[in-house]
Amino acid sequence: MDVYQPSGARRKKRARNDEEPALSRERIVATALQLIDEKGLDVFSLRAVAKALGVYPTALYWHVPNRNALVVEVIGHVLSEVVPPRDLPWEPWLRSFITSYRTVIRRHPNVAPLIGVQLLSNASVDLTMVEGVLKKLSEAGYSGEPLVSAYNSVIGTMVGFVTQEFAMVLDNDVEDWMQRMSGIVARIDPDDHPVLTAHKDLMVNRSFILRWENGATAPLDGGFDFYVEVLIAGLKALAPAGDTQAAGVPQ
Amino acid sequence: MDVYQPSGARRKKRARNDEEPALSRERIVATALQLIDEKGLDVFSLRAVAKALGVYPTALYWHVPNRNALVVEVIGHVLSEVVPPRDLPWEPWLRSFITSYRTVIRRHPNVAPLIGVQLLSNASVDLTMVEGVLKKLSEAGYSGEPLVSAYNSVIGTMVGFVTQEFAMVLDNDVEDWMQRMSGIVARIDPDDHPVLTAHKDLMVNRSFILRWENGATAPLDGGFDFYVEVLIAGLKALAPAGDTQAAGVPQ
DNA sequence: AATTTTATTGAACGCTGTACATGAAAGGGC
DNA sequence: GCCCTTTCATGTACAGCGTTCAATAAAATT
Repeated sequence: MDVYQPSGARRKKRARNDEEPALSRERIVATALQLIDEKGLDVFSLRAVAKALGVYPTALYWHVPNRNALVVEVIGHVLSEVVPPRDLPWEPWLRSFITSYRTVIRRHPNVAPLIGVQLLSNASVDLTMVEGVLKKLSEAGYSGEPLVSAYNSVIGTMVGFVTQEFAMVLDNDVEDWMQRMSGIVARIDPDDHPVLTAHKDLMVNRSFILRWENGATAPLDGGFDFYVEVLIAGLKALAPAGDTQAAGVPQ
Repeated sequence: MDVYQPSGARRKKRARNDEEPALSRERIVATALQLIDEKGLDVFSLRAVAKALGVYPTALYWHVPNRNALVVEVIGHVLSEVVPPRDLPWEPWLRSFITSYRTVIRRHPNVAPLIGVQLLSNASVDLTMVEGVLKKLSEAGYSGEPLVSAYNSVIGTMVGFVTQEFAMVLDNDVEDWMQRMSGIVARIDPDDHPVLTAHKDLMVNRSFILRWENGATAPLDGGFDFYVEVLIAGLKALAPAGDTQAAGVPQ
């Protein structure tokens, strides 16, 4: 039996024009994001959003064409929180930009898998952000094909690293998993894996593959900061122009 | 009505012992992977796998505890195809390793979203692979905390970049999407976005954010190769030891 | 006052993962 | 050869999902 009674005892037919609008695209998106933030991705569904709004599931379809569109909207809303840094030389600008991206995702860690998995373009295309990265990379000495490659390296590693860091934890009891992982680490053979053995205390639950929590509860701050520096150092080393035109030039 | 008749007209009760085993964990995983490879992630379901095997859906539950476990198994199977390179100096070793990872994912692009989104540890923990990366990074001069950070930078960007590159295309008619994207690019304001304007032909559908195909049909080869070099150059630049113990060795 | 537009209710469909009962074949001990 | 246990499949069922479609009420427009 498919029966859905909206939360409230008394069912309203339509908002009176003096009340606040009962439903709207923005309210739906906001509710969806809140649900994802508070309850997690697996709880998120159109029906759950509808219930949270005290409305029949199909009512959402007037404002949003389908689930995917809602997801895209949520992604866009989150990404809009990323603020490109004020004008700075390319190195601190990039550092600030990438850090800002991660900060936003840390506020909405459960959204990370959505961003990492969809082709996140489309509605969320923020040309200003794209131009910002391109501009700073060209200040670093890049242009033409290498500029495009450098751009792809920045975006790909930035979104990619953070997506990885905040990858979903399987609902299987985390306790159990922790113990399994600890067991694996505990019985590492020092002869087969000497370097790992020497560093296992530093690595357990603090490095990719060897962890059972994600960035929401066990952030990889050190790894992230280091990645940013590696990226910048690498970009500097590979910049085509001997001297970057960058330096002191204001925008 | 919930009725599931396995494909074949005549239903078999149990495999005779001289026949090949009707079902097994391996056969299920192989079928699942094949289904994902050929039909895509959205078609993948326990029921679809069961149908492909000519078996009732619930039969799978004897061999696999649940859907998540099957996914983990599929991931592990794919990752096992990654072969760590033969012994080489750390730079070419890393280059080869990361490229090999991407090559494997290119063979199973539809699996990429699964890997990127789960905490990919657990069953798929390949300590040999971890040790390999650690060993080469320590040859590059790293140890202690910086080694862990360098390791996280390598794994995070490698898996992250590739996950991004092969992110899922939304099923919304790609044609339509292409035209929308092309439209956006076509009406870029040269005053607001000069660098983008200058490079748009190089970037459209060939760079993150500004594309409508993923790496399966439009690989970002240039961007990937460049990323690898950036990573290696950055790791070299930031290596604690003044001279890496691998230094002058040619690749 | 009549009509159209807007926004929701409400029922239904086919799909999903999964729990559970049923039962048939294979293997082992006597 | 018979019994019993283990193994592994069939078959039924359920709740939840995204989505379609018709019905309908309120508001806006004519």
